[in-house]
Amino acid sequence: MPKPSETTSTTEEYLEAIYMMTDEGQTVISARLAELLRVSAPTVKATLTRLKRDGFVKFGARKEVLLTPKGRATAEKLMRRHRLVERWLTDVLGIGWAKADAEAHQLEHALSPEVESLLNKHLGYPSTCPHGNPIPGNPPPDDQHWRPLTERQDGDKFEIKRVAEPVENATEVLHFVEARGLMPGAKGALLDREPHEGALRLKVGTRVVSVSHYIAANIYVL
Amino acid sequence: MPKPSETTSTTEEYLEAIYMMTDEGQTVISARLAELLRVSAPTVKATLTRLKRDGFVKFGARKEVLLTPKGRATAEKLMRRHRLVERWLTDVLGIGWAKADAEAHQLEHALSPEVESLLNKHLGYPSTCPHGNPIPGNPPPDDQHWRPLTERQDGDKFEIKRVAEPVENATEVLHFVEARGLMPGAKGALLDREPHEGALRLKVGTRVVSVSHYIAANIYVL
DNA sequence: TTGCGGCGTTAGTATATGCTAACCAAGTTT
DNA sequence: AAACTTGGTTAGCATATACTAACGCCGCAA
Repeated sequence: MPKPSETTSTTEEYLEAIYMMTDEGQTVISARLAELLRVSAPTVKATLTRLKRDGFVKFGARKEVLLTPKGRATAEKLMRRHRLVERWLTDVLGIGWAKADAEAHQLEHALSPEVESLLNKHLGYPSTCPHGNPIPGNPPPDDQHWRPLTERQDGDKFEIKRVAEPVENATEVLHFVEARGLMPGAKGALLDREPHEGALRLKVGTRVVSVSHYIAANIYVL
Repeated sequence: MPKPSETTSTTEEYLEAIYMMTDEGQTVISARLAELLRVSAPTVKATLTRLKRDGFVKFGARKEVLLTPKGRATAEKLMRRHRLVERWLTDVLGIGWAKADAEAHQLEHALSPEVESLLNKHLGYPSTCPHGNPIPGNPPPDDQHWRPLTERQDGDKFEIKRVAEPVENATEVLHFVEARGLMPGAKGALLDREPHEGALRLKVGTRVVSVSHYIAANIYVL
């Protein structure tokens, strides 16, 4: 018998959020988690205290939240399940690309290791989720030298490899880019950009679209 | 926006249990629920009080638990999801027949209406779960005039149509019958039986197996 | 330097879900 | 009739997860 899981849906959401923020290079502080998870500061405090008690996180000198190895392992397991479920939702069920994220959020907490493993097999051991994020534990994508679209030069051609799910606004960002066809695999060119971190104009397929600097920073291209 | 669900995994489990017990013709009393859900009597009391407050159940004159129309509708929605998920687990993922029940129990609480609907389509609108129980809302099985195996006469031939998931001991029963090949579709014959509600001897395929009266009462045949 | 904004923390509260201990009522069995 | 079984209920408590109100700290800006 595996011992009764130490995590709940709630704590799993915290661990994922912390993992993703860390991944994006952000310093994880309670105030950010509170915004992200839409709960009050005292609630975050209480939950982080439990996570610390149970060995999932520790606190840095400036109170940053840091994942312990146990916490990181748990978070990666969850990211893995999340992304596998997303693949299933989009590829097999045909759910809208942007909606898949939200749905996967519910389902990922209910997968047993056995179901996860069989689902992975069923899907053919995919390398990434539909948004292009690698699935931990599966064969990595061939080339991970993507760079944010914002780093490309005007006139450059590109192929979209990954649309990051920014910890905040994931839903909005995903719907926005889906509506413009900016999905992994799409090819295009950077036409030009406004000064001062302004919008970028892109050609994607036959369309010319404009995306904010913020969105472009979340689109990784090769 | 659909309003935030009034049910939790916990209350959903109560509603399912009540529904299934009612279905089996049992009178639903708190003490049975407590055994079934493996919680204490005061816990059942508290949860039933909330279910009543929220309009899912009411109490009869002898304190039996009765589903209101709202409670029944919710329970049927859950049974539907449960059985669809079971079909997916067994037919698509290839999970063991008996394990599917337990896994579905986790997953059913995480399905949105949209995922449920797409999954149903993906599975081809199945009539029953792998154990033969009808899926509410889908085309019903052709013939539902199954009778419990216990009602057949010695020497009768039969085809198994359904293995009920007895509210109690579902896991044990399912593993037992799976191990003996007593799944829907299997054909066999009733050889003879011991007196006094004793075991029945069956021929199934090439095997001769013996099943208790209790188990046989949960196997429905045509 | 004074004050404000952002952050963390405490105190106090609420709800859902679990528990044990104790008690009462009704029916059954010696 | 006394005792025992079964079931329901209460009281009291614990934990996870939420909240608001209020306070303290720190750094930066006026």
